[in-house]
Amino acid sequence: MLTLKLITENKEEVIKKLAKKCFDGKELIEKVLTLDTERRATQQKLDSELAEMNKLSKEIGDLFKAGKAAEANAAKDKTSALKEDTKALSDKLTEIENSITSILLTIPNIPYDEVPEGKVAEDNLVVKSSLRECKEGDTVGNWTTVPGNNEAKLPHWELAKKYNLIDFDLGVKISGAGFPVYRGYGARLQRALINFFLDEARAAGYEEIMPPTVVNQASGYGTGQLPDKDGQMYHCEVDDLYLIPTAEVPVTNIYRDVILDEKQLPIKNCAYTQCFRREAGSYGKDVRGLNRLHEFSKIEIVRIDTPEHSKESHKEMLAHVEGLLKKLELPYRILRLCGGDMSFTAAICYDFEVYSEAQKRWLEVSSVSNFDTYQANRLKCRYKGENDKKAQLCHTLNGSALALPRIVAALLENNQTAEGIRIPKALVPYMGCDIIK
RNA sequence: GGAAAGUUGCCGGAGUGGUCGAUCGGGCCGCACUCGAAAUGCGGUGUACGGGUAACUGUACCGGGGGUUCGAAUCCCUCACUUUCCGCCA
Repeated sequence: MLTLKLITENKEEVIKKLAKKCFDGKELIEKVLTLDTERRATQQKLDSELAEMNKLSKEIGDLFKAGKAAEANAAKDKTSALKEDTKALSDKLTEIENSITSILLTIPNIPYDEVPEGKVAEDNLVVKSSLRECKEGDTVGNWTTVPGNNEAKLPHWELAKKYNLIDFDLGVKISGAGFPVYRGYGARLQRALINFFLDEARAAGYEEIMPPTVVNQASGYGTGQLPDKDGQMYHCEVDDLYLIPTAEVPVTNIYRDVILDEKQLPIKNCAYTQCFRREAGSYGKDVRGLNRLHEFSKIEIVRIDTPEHSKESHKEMLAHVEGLLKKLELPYRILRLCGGDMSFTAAICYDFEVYSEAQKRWLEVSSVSNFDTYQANRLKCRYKGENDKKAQLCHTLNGSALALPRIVAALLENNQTAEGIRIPKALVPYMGCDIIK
């Protein structure tokens, strides 16, 4: 959530920037500021009454000790009114603070200046592509370049069947739709990709983390999945635990309520986990095959950084993800998301898309975001420099590097040949073969 | 699943109603001693919110919430978590 300080000191600017995210924050911001004024006044009154109370209590104690019981009892009478008053004030203060927090939770992060104007996916800027140089004004809406291959191609769900790599029906039998069973080379390809992505991340300096796949409520709130996306997570009610939708949740929560030393930053973590998404309300061809699953594998990279360095970190993460796609020899494009298409919590976000030749469409395979202090504020993830008196909020960043299913879809579809599925060079050592027949 | 014990500052660990934001030890920082280091000695060492240009200062925080009391880390209730033993299991 945004900090009160930011809103108080830059009211007009915040409202203006929120508009870029297609969010009309004027009313809410005004409300927060009014509440904040009230909060200060209430606290001042409460603090001074509590101070008075403390003073009286001390005096009473001294009187009792001095054996002046009568005087002490007289002084006691004075406290009862004060006590009632402080109770009321303290309740009021809590109520005001809760109101402020609950409003702040409904206000999205403000986008960086580089974030393009726009409302929908078509407005996203294409900033880079493996297919051709990008020029100013390239957007998803006017982008027509695709790999020039006119051969008829099979979609991945048919290839998966043909080469006996993935059994969707078996998944339905065991668990339900959206839980595919990978087998043979299909299973091995999963393991190959996981290892490849982890090795690449390690080589880039990320510490590998193997976190729990199930988290408690506090962690869900920490990264913002709760309360808003409650219905999107699998919830084990008996134990009140949630299956993670992404490794971002357990990994970022490592740094919840932590004050880091500036020397530790940037923290670079990577993690492979299974990810679980209920995907409530998704139907149609978009969910066919591997396009949208309830359970899938993903390698996530997470960084905690200083405000000064976070943009540099973001660039490095983008370069890392691009490097992966290059090594996998997949046709890709990189989008800078417009204000309206960005997630609630991001300050800036780049999406990576890979072209699926059989489906004739671009598949989102990674999203790399800088959350500025928005997530850190909720997490209470702070750092202190050598000469800092006060801890200040970190910046948090994360990105998929990468999610497997759509990569697999693209690999199968784009690399199909008469002889079989060609395996890109980088994966051959992990697969133990250069073609799936 | 059964039983017991616990949760205090960066860590260990005291504290069982007032002078406790908290003894002491360790760590860390500063200073002194030293050619330098070690050892030693002295001093310092939390967070949040409020007031103040600042120095500084008020309030809150001893797992969470509630209660008793003029006054709670300390007493009571409640919830959560952790550890140990037994059982079960990999």
